[in-house]
Amino acid sequence: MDQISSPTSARLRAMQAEGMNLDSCPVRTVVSRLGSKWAPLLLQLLAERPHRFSELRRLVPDISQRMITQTLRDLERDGYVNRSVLPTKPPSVTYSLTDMGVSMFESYRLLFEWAEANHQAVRAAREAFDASDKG
Amino acid sequence: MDQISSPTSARLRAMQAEGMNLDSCPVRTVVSRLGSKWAPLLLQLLAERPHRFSELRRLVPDISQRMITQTLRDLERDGYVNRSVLPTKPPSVTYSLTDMGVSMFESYRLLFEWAEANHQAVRAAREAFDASDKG
DNA sequence: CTGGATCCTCTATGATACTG
DNA sequence: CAGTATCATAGAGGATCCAG
Repeated sequence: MDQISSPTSARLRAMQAEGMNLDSCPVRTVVSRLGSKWAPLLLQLLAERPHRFSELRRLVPDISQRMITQTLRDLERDGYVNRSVLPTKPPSVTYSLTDMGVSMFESYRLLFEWAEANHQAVRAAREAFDASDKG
Repeated sequence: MDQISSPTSARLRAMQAEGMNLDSCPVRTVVSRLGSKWAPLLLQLLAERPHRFSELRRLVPDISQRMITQTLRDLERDGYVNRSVLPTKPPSVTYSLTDMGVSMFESYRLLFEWAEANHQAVRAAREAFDASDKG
């Protein structure tokens, strides 16, 4: 039973019964960061192999310099990404997943695979909803 | 090989080579919606069992009326959630996961379980980062 | 090459009042 | 009970310029 059902919602109710701040919710702590606009994209690329800063910019052409820096920094801060600076001139910086990043992405990736397989069904559901009286 | 590696990043590069709009990215289509502030919480509760509107409000006390309505509506629009109105007086509305919602959550849930197991490590990483010169 | 600093815009979210 | 409508705000994200 514990193997199958997530303890999350039970803990959630317990937390709320105690009046705990939901900002300390384990799920939100992790998911809110990973669900940002660019984090999924960068994680995918880093899961494939380490990348230079400039490589990431080139592979994600519509990301702003500010957001790639900030997103990578947030991912580094949470322990998912390792940032290594090579003291060349000019300097080169390589980003890679940490062990924790790899571990996390093994779980996150399943949602990505679901999205790959089912995004058309989602789009269809949206169009159907919008075409109905509910839209 | 195809079993293990996600085709996402390969497709991503192909899309970008064609100059496609990244808003049509399969992963972003799905993930951006599910990573919102309240969607994970509501999905967890609905994955457990169907809930009335008022039940959800009670179980998530710090959500505003506006956002619970909007989040549930977004999830319904994307085909994850079913909304059934019982014509009682006053009306009662029950929300539940659709088959697609159950399917999606089976994948999403693994990230939740990872978060449950590792959120302390994430918090520790944050504190270490903030305590270092990088913070 | 890899950022930091600044200013600006837009979207997500919240607060409040009203309704079948 | 289960919303809708309106107004207000905070934070995410973008554009641009500057620097080691």
